[in-house]
Amino acid sequence: MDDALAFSALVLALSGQLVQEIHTRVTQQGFEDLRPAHGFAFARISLGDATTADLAEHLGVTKQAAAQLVEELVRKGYVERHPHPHDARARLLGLTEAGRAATRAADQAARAAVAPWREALGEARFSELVADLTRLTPPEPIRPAW
Amino acid sequence: MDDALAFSALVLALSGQLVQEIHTRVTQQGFEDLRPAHGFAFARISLGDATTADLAEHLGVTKQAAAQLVEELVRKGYVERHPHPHDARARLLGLTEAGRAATRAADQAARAAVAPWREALGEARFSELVADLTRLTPPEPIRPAW
DNA sequence: TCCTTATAGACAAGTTGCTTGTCTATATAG
DNA sequence: CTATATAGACAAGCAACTTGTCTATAAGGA
Repeated sequence: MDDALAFSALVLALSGQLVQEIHTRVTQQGFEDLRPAHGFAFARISLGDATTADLAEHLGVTKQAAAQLVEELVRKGYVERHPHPHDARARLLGLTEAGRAATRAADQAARAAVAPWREALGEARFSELVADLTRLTPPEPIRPAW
Repeated sequence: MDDALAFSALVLALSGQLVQEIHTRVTQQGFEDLRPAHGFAFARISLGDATTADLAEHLGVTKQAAAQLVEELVRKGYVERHPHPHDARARLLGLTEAGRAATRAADQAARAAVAPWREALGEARFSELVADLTRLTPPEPIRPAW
């Protein structure tokens, strides 16, 4: 019955490791000016049709925080601002080629970080695990707490 | 094969929700001056034999950061400093009754947060899930990245 | 059409949770 | 007993947020 406590601790520990490992690998790939939180921004932006306000909502931070993050990513060359076709106040965000390269590096890093776990469990069990987790996770936006 | 990516996203999303839900419930129980990171400090301190330096190592932060956190928890009445029996430089940390009460509230919050997931999967499958996660998580100290 | 209210984003300042750097007192190893 | 390491205090700095305010544009109702 106290699987519940163990489960919480495990999920938190696992997620901490995952963030750490992905970040380390992405850094080693040459993206030394990116931090974990940026990944969540890239994820939303690459979906398309994202404004700064959309990004703020996705990340669970204020508009101002999102604006600062966007400004930083633009300055570093990962993100571009385009005029919004229907709204003169807003600007649409898009990834530059560097932004897409960073995203690919992060994807690869995630695969590399997960690979040993997949091996440890075996394909079948790993698939079940993913299926279970999928059932548990509602379609809410990912709100990184770190 | 791109279960790996899905898996990463799921673990991160799940962990974010978990932190959020536990924090919300603990706050509602009247502990409005605690933040998620404090839980990890409580966890280490309740194991016993913890100095500020031990805590720093456990949390993955500098000694100074740990000292500030301890100072805050002492000021708020959750933690006490005792003289160390064998080392006049060090002080042993312990939870006060308020600290133990907060820990119990957090445990309860974790169970409540996990309960719907446990129901959704059923007991058997949930146990398997916990077993799988246990196999994946090495005995490293938990280093919260948030 | 105008007028009211809401929204996108910029600008500025303040807060917080960490960091690096330095110091004293105590412990430990040669 | 001397040299080096460690526990923790004190101080300053920094980075990622926050709240508060402003302008320009959009959208809905009389």
